[in-house]
Amino acid sequence: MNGLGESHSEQAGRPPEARAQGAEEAEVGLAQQAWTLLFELLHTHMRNFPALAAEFDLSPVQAHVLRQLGEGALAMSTLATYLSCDASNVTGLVDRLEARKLVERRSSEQDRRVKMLVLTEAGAELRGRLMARMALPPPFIASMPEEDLLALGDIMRRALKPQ
Amino acid sequence: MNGLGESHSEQAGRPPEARAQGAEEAEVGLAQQAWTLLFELLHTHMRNFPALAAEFDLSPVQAHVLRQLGEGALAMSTLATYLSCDASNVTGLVDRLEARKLVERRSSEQDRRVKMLVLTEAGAELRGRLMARMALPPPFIASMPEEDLLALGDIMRRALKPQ
DNA sequence: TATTGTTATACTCTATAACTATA
DNA sequence: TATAGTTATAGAGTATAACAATA
Repeated sequence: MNGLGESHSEQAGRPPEARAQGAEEAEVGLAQQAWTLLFELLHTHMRNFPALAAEFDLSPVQAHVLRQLGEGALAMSTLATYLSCDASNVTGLVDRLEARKLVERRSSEQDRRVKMLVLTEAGAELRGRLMARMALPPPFIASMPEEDLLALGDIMRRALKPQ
Repeated sequence: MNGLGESHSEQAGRPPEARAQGAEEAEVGLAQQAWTLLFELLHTHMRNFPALAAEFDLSPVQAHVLRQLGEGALAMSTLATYLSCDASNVTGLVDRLEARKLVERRSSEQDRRVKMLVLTEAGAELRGRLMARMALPPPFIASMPEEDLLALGDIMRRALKPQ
């Protein structure tokens, strides 16, 4: 869990034009500090995501697809946007999930070029277990004092609010 | 930015044995709430990481390797542990980075089976730019009020403290 | 003409298993 | 015998380019 102090020193070592000037300097410093700390924790935690997905015999991306599909039917092109990947990629991804009877392709009736993706019953059941598993807080959260949890929740809700 | 409310309802819908009882209930609820919010923000943000790495002609994993290597020389087996992947994987990963003159393999003198990895000058330079780029806070952080940034920083530092 | 999804191709990441060279 | 790294192989994720069906 080092690398944090170092990140700060690298930040300080960057050329002046990369740093804020005058009145905004304190704000930028705080934002970078908070972000660097959060980024470190996140990366450390995200290392475990492939193993978490593997508990359900899913790849990380497949887990992500199931998660998105819970919101309702999605066009393949929409899924490509959500995954930030090329449409050709989604074809193979869905092929494998469909072969496992977790999702289904359904031709849209409005536009017959479009194929809508829906979870099968088995897919919805698997997704439910996956979501419950992902909701389990990791140790660094679980061991936080109540006041920190409350403050963190409030801050995150405010961050989501204005959109 | 939905899926959060839904996660909460799924949480509430889980069987009783998956929830804490009595005195601990409030704590677990807070932890799950905070974690679900954080997880959502993280996943949303992490979607951008491949594009960030691509700004430097790196794959996400290559960016991760450069980040780790900044701490000093690492044995290949240690890197495999950090990356949570098989050693055979690291061979190809390092092959490609070495072909680009970003890292070097050096045989350890203590144990001639071991190969230590070090950044080349070009690798260290690229890493510096990468780290500076990663330190730039995303909008949801950059637009936080100062008091939230201070509180978030304090909470994260406390979370890192005890290790 | 433009768009949705597929196919063909190529490269990276990943794991398992068998191998080598050291220890 | 055990460990560090490599090689061979296979499968999944990724992108680009060319294509078919539809709008």
